[in-house]
Amino acid sequence: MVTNNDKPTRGRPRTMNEEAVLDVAVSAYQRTDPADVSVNAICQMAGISKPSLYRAFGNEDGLTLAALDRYAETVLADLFAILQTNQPVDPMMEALIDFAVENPRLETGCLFYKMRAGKHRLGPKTRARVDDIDAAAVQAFEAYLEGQEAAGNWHSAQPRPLVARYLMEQIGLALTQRATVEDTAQIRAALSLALSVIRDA
Amino acid sequence: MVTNNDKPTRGRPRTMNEEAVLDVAVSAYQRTDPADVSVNAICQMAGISKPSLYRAFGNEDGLTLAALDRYAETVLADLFAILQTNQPVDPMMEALIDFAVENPRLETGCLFYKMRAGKHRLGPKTRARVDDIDAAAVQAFEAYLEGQEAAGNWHSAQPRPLVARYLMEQIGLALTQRATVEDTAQIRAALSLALSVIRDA
DNA sequence: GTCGTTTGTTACTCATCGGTACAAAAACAT
DNA sequence: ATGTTTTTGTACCGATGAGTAACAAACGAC
Repeated sequence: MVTNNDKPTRGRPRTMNEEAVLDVAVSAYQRTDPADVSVNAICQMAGISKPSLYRAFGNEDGLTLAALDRYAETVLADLFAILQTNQPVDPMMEALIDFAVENPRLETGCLFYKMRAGKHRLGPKTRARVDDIDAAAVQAFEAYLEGQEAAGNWHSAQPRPLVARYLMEQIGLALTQRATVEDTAQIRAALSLALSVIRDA
Repeated sequence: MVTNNDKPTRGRPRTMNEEAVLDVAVSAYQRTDPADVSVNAICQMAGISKPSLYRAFGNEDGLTLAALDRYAETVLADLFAILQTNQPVDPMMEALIDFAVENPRLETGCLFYKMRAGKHRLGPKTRARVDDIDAAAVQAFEAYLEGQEAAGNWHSAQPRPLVARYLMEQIGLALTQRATVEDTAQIRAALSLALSVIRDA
């Protein structure tokens, strides 16, 4: 449903740019909250009519799903890339803190965590994708920790799944605060304190 | 606006019980999310008509404010009571963990933290009250820490306001998770890990 | 040019939202 | 009984939500 890649040779040429619409949607969803941005508002901001949008994305669930996928391709991919560097724990925690606190694309919070926080307001497809991304992220954290343990660089008294989930939630807390707290130094200090239990373990 | 305590001797006797309506509102707000419960739904659940509710509370902002106040009187008062016991840090952290994880009245999350998370959706009076309660809670945490430091029971390398805010946010994270995560043992383990940085300090 | 096909927009549907006008109902005072 | 006062519920308001029917516009095919 999301996108029709067939290029029909006949018919009126399309003026609507799905990518541009998605950019508008992602930006609007991330700036405030997905639940506070209506389809009407997105159409207005993108300069298109509602039927055009519905022809491209099916329904609101399709639009939010496409926006989440686009967001995952850009911002979330950076997080997975950091985790795959397999640095030792100390620099990795620093890298994660820098990512969460300094990345200008997360200035108004993270769309994924915002969607997860209001999961019950999403359509079924988007909700399922949120769960998928959440599981994949925890899995990425766990794989990193497993690698560090296998290399003998680190060992934790806590079970590995717990630590992976803990990292997910602490980063989510910091990203949630970026939407409301202006002082990034405060967010950094709190996240640094929370992640220190991993370093010291 | 909230309540008219005058008891007029004349006129039709009132059948509406403001306390009962508030109980319904608090329960509904806390069960899902304040933003997902309409005034219509509360009237239906409480068995009253809309004009009755609006005469008692003015508007939706007045209703949510009254619900938050009522909630603060009951559940949040328990938290402040715990903080005023002035126990040493170790048992205090245990008490806070027990409060957040085991209290059956927080089974579907905490209304205060839910309102704070969706603060931009609230009316001005309720939003201001959320800020007041937030400041008062941080202040209570800070006063406790100051007392422990003065008694020589504890000292932290981190600035006291940071630690107070950290405690607030970690407890909020645990309470937020209680709304979605079923396994309380997992929440307890994560919160315990987060608060261990305070104990060890 | 004419036809079929695809995309575009205008203008609508129905549901729900917060909020209110208004008159019936139920009490006391006389 | 007849006002007077206060509370009640019905039935509405305008705004906004997601979603759609229907038609106009713009192309290739012929």
